[in-house]
Amino acid sequence: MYEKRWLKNCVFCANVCIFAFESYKQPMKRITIIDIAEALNITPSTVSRALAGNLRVSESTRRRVMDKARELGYQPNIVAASLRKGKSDTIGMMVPRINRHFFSHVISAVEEVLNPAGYNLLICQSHERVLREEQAINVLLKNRVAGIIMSHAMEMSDFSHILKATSENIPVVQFDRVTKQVPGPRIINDNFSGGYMAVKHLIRSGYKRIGHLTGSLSVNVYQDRFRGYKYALDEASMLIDATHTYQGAITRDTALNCARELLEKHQVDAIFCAGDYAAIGAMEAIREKGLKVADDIGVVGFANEPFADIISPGLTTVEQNAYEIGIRAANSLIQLISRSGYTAIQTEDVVPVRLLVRDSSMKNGSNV
Amino acid sequence: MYEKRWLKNCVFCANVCIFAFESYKQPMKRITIIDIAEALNITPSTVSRALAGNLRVSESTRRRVMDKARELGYQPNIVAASLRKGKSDTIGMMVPRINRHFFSHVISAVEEVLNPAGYNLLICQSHERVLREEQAINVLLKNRVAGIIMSHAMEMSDFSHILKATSENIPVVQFDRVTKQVPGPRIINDNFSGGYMAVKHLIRSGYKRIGHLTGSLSVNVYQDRFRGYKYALDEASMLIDATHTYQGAITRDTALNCARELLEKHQVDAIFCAGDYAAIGAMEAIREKGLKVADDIGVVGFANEPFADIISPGLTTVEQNAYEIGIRAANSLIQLISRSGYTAIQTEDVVPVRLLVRDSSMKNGSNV
DNA sequence: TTGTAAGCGTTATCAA
DNA sequence: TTGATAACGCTTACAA
Repeated sequence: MYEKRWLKNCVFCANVCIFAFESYKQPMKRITIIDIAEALNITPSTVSRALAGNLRVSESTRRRVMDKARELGYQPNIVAASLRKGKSDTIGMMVPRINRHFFSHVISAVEEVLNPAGYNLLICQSHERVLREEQAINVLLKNRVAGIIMSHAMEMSDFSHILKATSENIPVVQFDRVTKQVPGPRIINDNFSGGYMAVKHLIRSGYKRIGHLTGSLSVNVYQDRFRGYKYALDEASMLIDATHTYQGAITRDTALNCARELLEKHQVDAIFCAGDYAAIGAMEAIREKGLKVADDIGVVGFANEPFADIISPGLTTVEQNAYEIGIRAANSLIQLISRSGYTAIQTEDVVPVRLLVRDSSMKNGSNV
Repeated sequence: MYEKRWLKNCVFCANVCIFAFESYKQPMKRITIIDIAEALNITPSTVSRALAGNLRVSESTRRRVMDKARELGYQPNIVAASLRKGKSDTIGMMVPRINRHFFSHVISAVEEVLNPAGYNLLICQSHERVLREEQAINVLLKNRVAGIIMSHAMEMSDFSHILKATSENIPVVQFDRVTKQVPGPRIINDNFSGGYMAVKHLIRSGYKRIGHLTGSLSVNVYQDRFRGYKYALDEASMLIDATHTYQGAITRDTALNCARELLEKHQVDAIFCAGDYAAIGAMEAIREKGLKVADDIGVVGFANEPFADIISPGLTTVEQNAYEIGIRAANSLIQLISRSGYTAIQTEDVVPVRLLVRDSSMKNGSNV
């Protein structure tokens, strides 16, 4: 299998070693359609057509081309094809962080639709940084992606970098964190209902003064959860006190601090957190003060991170349907690409959420 | 700014709407170096050189080219450049799952090195499926990536798909789940020491019969942790009973079942789990039996997933230095690419791990 | 320092 | 049904 002369001592591991061979070997010449054509005495165009499944090619040559391609180990060069076609089959996907439960599941769902359709994903993270989001979009554009599926970094206000894409007719589908300033479909969670259900549930459980820890209200996601929160309070004729809502309290640490204040200054007896990490911070603050989660202070989170049902007491939280969002976003994008023109459809697709009731919101174990 | 005639009612939102304009507008012609050249009355080659920072171009034209490029909104076409150069600046990254704490942090670290160096990442998940790993590798090859950084799916035994890459001189850096069957550097955790430290710690804490839940022992990662486990037992002259080790018990569910057996049939008083999710399953089994974690049955995990310090009792676990692994893998790859030849260097780079002692392994709160 | 020209591997438009 | 040819946008010897 390997030529004898190469089976000598490897300079690195000092053994007779196939890697010694591998290294000396000339880099394998890459097989192109021209090689196939020459081997078969036909032209590259025919090979190309055969490989592409074009109907204008005889069944026999089609078979011969396929066989030869396999025999030579032909790998199509998508780079060349993309250049020629002016389109790649790469889809850009941009999220704030890939390691958030929600985002990673959206990505998986998107892959499930896009891979079978022949697309592959170029995944970027903005790490919640405006600058990195801009850079990442540029990377995607330079790579001439066929489309973009994205969720914005938190403090975005200028979206011109994305308009660059849409104005070049590269369709953009936004999900979760979206803005109307960018044309194209938006797939979002029913954050309003999520917030509403969460707070209504707290009220029903008997809590009277409900605080709210959330991210920046300039983000649609937090804005909507906040509206749900207010709506539930209002519906129950409860006081809506603006000082009971803390923005920028979405990480564990920031939430810890704000929860301390909420407990100290405002004597709340329940906290609705716009994220599960924040809920963890809130629980810490509660325990720090010698109070009991649930019995003394109710807590509800948002996202159903994997730890929500592991911690004790179990965290009541709002589950988002990441899978559904990913599927819809991917399908939207495929449709846009196939219609390859009007990218400005301003549809908003709202995916239902679900309240998962666990113990953290159950006063004295009461199941209301 | 927008031509008046386009500012009419949008067919979709029925409003006067800039998206109505956006949609009617012809897709912006893409600016190429030829456009810049024509505008400046020079040749494309000069433009190319100027843009590439080539020294053989006068400072003045360089400046003019740069300015004109910015003015016209030029976006280099990497696809064309890659085709011409026969190399892309895309690096393929393949992991079993992007939402594992460890992998997502490795990815971030890799990005931190690669992005500033002008590379971007094509991220794929194998979802622990052999077939998907093969497909993904093919995608990377078809995209002519400049190199691959990867961690294998669990049940891999045939690595010929990856040898396809190395034989085409595409360097492959393996990390975490690695095999000697693939040439190239390997960056791994010190899993042996991790297992050893974990079990030694359990022994010191006073536990006498220590079981082990792990993944397939054909995977280097689990094999090494297992060796550490045995070494620690042996060192303490404790019985090593093969039936106390369960393979294929690495998810929460599978671990739950195996832990039940371990407690029932084998009366262990501690469980070393090769993963934190398994540890959660073990804890469930313990509680199910009316026993107390730590006081009755000690538990140690592996990976320090984000929930490890949130749950109660806190999970003693082995922290892996994902950041360091990512950095080293990325640097290795850059080096290989620049040397663009000998990809067969068989180095193994072992990154230290750290035991994080929390309450789950503390008998009666004793701090030994 | 700049221009000329060829070529990377495809696909698409003709014409045969 | 197949072949000839040009083109996608860029880089790079080589020549000037």
